[in-house]
Amino acid sequence: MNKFVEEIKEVLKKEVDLSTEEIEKIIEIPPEEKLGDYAFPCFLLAKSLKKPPDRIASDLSKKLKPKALIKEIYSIGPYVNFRVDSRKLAEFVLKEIFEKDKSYGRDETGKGKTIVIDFSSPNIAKPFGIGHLRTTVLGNSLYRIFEYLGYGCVSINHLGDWGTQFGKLIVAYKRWGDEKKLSSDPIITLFDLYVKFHQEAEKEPELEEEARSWFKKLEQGEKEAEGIWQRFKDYSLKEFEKVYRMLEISFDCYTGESFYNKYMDNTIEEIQKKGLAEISQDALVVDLEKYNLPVCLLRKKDEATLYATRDITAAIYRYNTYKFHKLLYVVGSAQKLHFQQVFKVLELMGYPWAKDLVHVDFGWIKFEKKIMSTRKGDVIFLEDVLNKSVELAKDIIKKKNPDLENKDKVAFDVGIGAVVFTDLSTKRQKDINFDWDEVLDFEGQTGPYVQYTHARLCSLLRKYQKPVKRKVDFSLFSLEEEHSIIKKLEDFPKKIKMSAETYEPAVLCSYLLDLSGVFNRFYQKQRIITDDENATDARILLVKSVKTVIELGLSLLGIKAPERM
RNA sequence: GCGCCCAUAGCUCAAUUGGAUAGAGCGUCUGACUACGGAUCAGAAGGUUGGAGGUUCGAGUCCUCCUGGGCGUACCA
Repeated sequence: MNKFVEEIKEVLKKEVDLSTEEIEKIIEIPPEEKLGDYAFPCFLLAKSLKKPPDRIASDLSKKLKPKALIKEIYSIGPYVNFRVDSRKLAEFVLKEIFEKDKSYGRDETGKGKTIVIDFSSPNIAKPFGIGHLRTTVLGNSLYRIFEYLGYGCVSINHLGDWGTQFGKLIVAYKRWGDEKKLSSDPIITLFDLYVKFHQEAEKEPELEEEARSWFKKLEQGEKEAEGIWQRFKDYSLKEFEKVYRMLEISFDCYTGESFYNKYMDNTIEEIQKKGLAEISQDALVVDLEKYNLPVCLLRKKDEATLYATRDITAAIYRYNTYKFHKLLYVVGSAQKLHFQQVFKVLELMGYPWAKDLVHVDFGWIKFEKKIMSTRKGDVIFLEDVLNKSVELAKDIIKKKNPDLENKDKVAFDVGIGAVVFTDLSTKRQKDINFDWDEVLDFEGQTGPYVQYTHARLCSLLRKYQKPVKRKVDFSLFSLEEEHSIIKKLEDFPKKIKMSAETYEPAVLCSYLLDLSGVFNRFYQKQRIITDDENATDARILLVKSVKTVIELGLSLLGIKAPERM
């Protein structure tokens, strides 16, 4: 761990009847900087010492002696607080960042382990809507974070290219389809057909039955059905690629649901052999009542399989292929129960790795307080959102920085970054209200704010005109603002780990906002480049470090850090 | 009906996983560029953390109940 905490542990150990592990566990960082750098709460000792905690704290603080790295020890209420030697802290942190540079905070904890991440997974023949943003950017960010921690990562785009919806589409296409329209504007045409199907099916319920039978044909490999399906799929993929290119996201594989068709019979057979399956109401199911879960349907009465069957099959396939350490499903919380069932069935099948399956769930994106329903046709295209944001970025650049070179590229990075950052900055489980004003806000706690800070740092480094020196006079870091920045920089590796443990890139978002905030405050108050060469060298080293960390942090979120904007 | 999730300032969100006086941004009001980028910064106002109990040294965080919203609950995904 960090040597400052080490020293505090050492000092405390002599006076306190606790193991070093216990001490380490309760050492914390005070909520406010003015209280100190680290703190040791004395509540735990109150019982064994039979003294009130604030008394223990004050006694203890008198007995403890400052050492090499710790400068001050004092008590405030029930806490013993420690203040570190800020010169030493600066030296320690800044040297580390300078040496590790673009791999500061990188870790080998995941070495030799594979994490498979199933995310994005749009449905073929449907538009790529704003609703798909979360899974896409969350999955991508988690991929980058775990990779940074040394894991081998595999991204799978589990395309929704199978299921009864294709029966519906085929029915709609055969009834109302227009070949010319389809080839000229495939996604909109397919989308209209899909919406129309649901409208008509309300009046004419037989359509549903017809759709089921078409899907069954598809599943049996009937030629006409398969041909139509393949065309829909080709059109859709082309369309999705446009969005992925904008976000600069790529996948290691695009094995969608249909990929697993050939393995389905095996899965069902295996489940039956293991005595888990039974016939109920003409369908083949696994009874999970014992576990307080509804039955898991494997095969419908018309013999067609269901998504649970496919997910079970896919998990087995993935384990056999990747021997993953963990398999993450970045899928909305509406499917929570579904995954509980799937995981349970795999566990009952005797797969010990069933415990390594994680449903990384997240809330809805709502629009005007309502949940958007693709079936009803209300959808906001992700591509439109991204384009609009890029346009706005371009307008702002024209106004604020008219001489900037390659405006288009920068506007692109800022516009996209704004959308991605906004989405990632809310913790997964909460619903997000999609609001144009909010997405297109480039001030305050936003992606562009962080990017702007980065551009400013780059600007300083350009002005400096010299290579950054690593050996500076660290005793020049005496200001509170500098100390705040350095402490934030020290935090970065911990934050990466925390975002990985909780599958929560939002941790990094708020970290980057904090870091940008402390730097901007410093910048506003203090001059960086002055005639005092030593002071300038020192501050520039700090600037370089902040720049490195912001750039790194943004890249873990899948966001670009332009040098000018 | 049952199960899961959510509820924090007018709005959008934090809160080091049970710790110190619940913090930011937006919006409102007031200020800051003849030196490094004003997409910035400083200040003011804004709170019974949905409600009621409980657990303990200590609760926004844990347990119970209630209210409001969302999702799910066997042939959609």
